[in-house]
Amino acid sequence: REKFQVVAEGSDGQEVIRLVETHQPDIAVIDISMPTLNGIDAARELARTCPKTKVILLTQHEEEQYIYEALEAKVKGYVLKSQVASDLIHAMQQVSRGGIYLSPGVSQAVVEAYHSKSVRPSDPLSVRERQVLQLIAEGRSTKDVASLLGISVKTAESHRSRLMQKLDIHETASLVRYAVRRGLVQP
Amino acid sequence: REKFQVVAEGSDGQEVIRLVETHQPDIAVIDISMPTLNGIDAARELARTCPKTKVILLTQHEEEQYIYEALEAKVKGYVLKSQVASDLIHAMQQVSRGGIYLSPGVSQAVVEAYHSKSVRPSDPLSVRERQVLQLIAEGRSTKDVASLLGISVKTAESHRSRLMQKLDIHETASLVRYAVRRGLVQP
DNA sequence: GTGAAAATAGGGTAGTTGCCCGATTACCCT
DNA sequence: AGGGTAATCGGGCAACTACCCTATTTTCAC
Repeated sequence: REKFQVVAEGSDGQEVIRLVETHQPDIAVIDISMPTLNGIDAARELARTCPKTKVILLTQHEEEQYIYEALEAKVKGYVLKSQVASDLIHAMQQVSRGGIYLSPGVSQAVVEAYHSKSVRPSDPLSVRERQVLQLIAEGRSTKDVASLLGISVKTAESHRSRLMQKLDIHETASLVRYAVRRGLVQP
Repeated sequence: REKFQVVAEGSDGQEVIRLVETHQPDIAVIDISMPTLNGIDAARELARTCPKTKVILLTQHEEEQYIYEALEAKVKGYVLKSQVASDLIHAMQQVSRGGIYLSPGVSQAVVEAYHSKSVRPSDPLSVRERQVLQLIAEGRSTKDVASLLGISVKTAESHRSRLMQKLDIHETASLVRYAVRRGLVQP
């Protein structure tokens, strides 16, 4: 639907800046992790010297911590590498039309970063609930959990219910993935 | 130097296959980690139904274990996401000229894979079973899986049973962790 | 020492999982 | 042409999950 022409490629931050200043492209797709100069600092520099060029940053998994800094550096797009196949083209199209593009999930971090006077407690679970969650993620049945913790099956069930409610998760599979993300269990 | 036109984008495996079959593009850039059907199995399918389309796979860090499987699936390009900013365009250019492109570092794995033909570290699951496994790990119920794949609940159940038997895994939780380890789903 | 949150326990139920048995159709390989 | 594997579909069943409700005791902060 939209054609993009590749005018140059570089593999480190200083080279990228030089290339952008030479070619004055509409869009520069830049990796946050680069030798000699990271993507955010490169973007900050380019915002000064080449304001016409719109910068899209590529970032590793959960480097959403940098999003605030990136936006201050006038970055127009912020794409997680995990989403690069599906999102990069979207980002380029949207940015070339003057918009701003953030990978899904990043917007969340933006909002939080905006009014981040109080740090998120990240995990609203009680100790017991986290313990139950871990055992579930390890593959134990509720009955197993109960006997392992020395409580009744109904109590274990209560903990399970409540933690699922708190996390807004409604199947075991998603619960397990959550536990893996939290580092409660090894995948 | 070379212009590429984007004709379609999709965000899950089944959609990608549908789109490629519809648009018959020269190149399809596919993420190995996708919902509903992983990139390698999608590539294998496309090699059968759309041999004209050249597939470039995008992969996470060290999933080089899959390179052998990918090459068997007639994949023409294999790009690490850590190199995506600098390598993807190279890969597309090279592949469009009939070549094969592998991110630096992957070639190593190729040679090793070649010299150890008998090594089959991958799981013993069929494509269909792997697909069912992925959907389960994504949190779908067997009923959901059935309707997503357009098969009966009993068939989905059969696949689930057989793959659990093959893997010697007996609860959903362990199944999910296995799928995460295999890179079939993001934690 | 009062109140909120957590931990405990139970009743009930619809739906799902895990597994047993069986079967037909299709395709690849030799 | 036959044999192995994959994919499809079915009946039945014990166990488990997910969620509804209530209720008592413990713990801890203010």
